[in-house]
Amino acid sequence: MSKIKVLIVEDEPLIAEDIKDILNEVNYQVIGIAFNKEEAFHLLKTQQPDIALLDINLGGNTDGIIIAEEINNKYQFPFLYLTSYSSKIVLDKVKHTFPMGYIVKPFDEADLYTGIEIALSNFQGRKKTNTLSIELVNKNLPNKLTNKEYDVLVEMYNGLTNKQISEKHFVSLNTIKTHVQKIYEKLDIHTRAEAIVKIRKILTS
Amino acid sequence: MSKIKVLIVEDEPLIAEDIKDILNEVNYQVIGIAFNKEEAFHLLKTQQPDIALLDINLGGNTDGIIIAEEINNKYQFPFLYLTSYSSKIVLDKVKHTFPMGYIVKPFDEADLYTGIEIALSNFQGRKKTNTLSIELVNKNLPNKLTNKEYDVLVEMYNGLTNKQISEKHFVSLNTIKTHVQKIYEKLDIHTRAEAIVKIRKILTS
DNA sequence: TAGGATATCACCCAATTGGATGAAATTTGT
DNA sequence: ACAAATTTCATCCAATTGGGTGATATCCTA
Repeated sequence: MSKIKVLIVEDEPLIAEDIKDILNEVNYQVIGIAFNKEEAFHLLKTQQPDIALLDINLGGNTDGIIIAEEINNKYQFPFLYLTSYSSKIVLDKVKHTFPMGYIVKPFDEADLYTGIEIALSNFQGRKKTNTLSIELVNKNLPNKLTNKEYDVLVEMYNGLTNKQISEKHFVSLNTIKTHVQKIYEKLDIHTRAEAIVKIRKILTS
Repeated sequence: MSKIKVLIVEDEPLIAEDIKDILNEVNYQVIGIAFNKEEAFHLLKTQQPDIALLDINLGGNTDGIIIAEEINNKYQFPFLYLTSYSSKIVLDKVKHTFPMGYIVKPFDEADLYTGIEIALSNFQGRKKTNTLSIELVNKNLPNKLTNKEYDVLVEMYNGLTNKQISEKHFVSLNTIKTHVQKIYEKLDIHTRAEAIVKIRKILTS
């Protein structure tokens, strides 16, 4: 397995370098240090970090929170906050960004290591929200669906009637019915409710 | 809001009491201290903790992990590990239990507080998988479902046909059809596929 | 205990779905 | 370029669902 790629966001160069040295010594690869928001955004776009360490200071600097929101919205990987304070006020501000942890300065190698490992492990562990795809569906079937059949199945999963599907896809109702029959055959079911349930079970398995 | 109920599992009475004092001073209510596995299991059964602090020591004592597994299997609430060491070996042993955090001794009030708050917040945040209940469904409806209507809806959600539902509930097919009609009226839909989709959206909202 | 809501059941009809068979057109892979 | 697979469409029939109306029994509550 390749090294875990870490992004550090920290405006104090000394601390940032210190963290980098600690992490590079063990199993991690620091893919960049951002001293401000802009650099962080750039590194997010160009690199693919596995985890981020975000500095947050009291006072004006709430960049860490903004970066956290960006990660949650666009990238979805875990991150930890680094901070010197751990007051209720700060905590309430950052809770809604769902950090995987909180490391209070001063910290040592062990704090960093455990924080990162727990964060990564938890993030993997909870990532069982699969997205619907033909690969995922077919992985669970002895007879694979074709592309069109999968398309029709998705529409069924979203509650459309055969007529609605036929109109949306500009084909005849008979065509959709044929696809539906093949789907039932391959899924080994007899109603569209069963089809929806079966897909739900595959998604949450 | 009532106080957050904390379970402490710690074989050192002095440390346990110390933690208890710290927590009781702030927003928490320590619902019990377990000095061993058996006491922990008993408290799990009789109380309903919101979060647990689990001691793990190196050496023979892996009770914390066993308790963690019990929590994951039967109770599903977040917990944190308390430990004196944070070595790779320990970490690998506990990672699969998905703790919401890791607090390394010696710790202070702030460590405890942030650990607990982040853990609770994350646990809530990821709990997007609501459990289906009539309360949850009705909360999303202008016209509330009755109990029987809800029962029928659940069976529909699980892919049963009207006939299957009628047989399972020992009532006539006509009765089920009546309930289904009322359900459609109240959900403002026209097909059972739509019903299933609507429930799915409520569950994942 | 009277009235309202709920649960039960029946009958009717239209629309949709489910299921079988066959077949032409198109795409894909080798 | 050929064969195989896929996509398209049709027709026929049975079963189920969706929708409307009405009626009786039961339960709950004011």
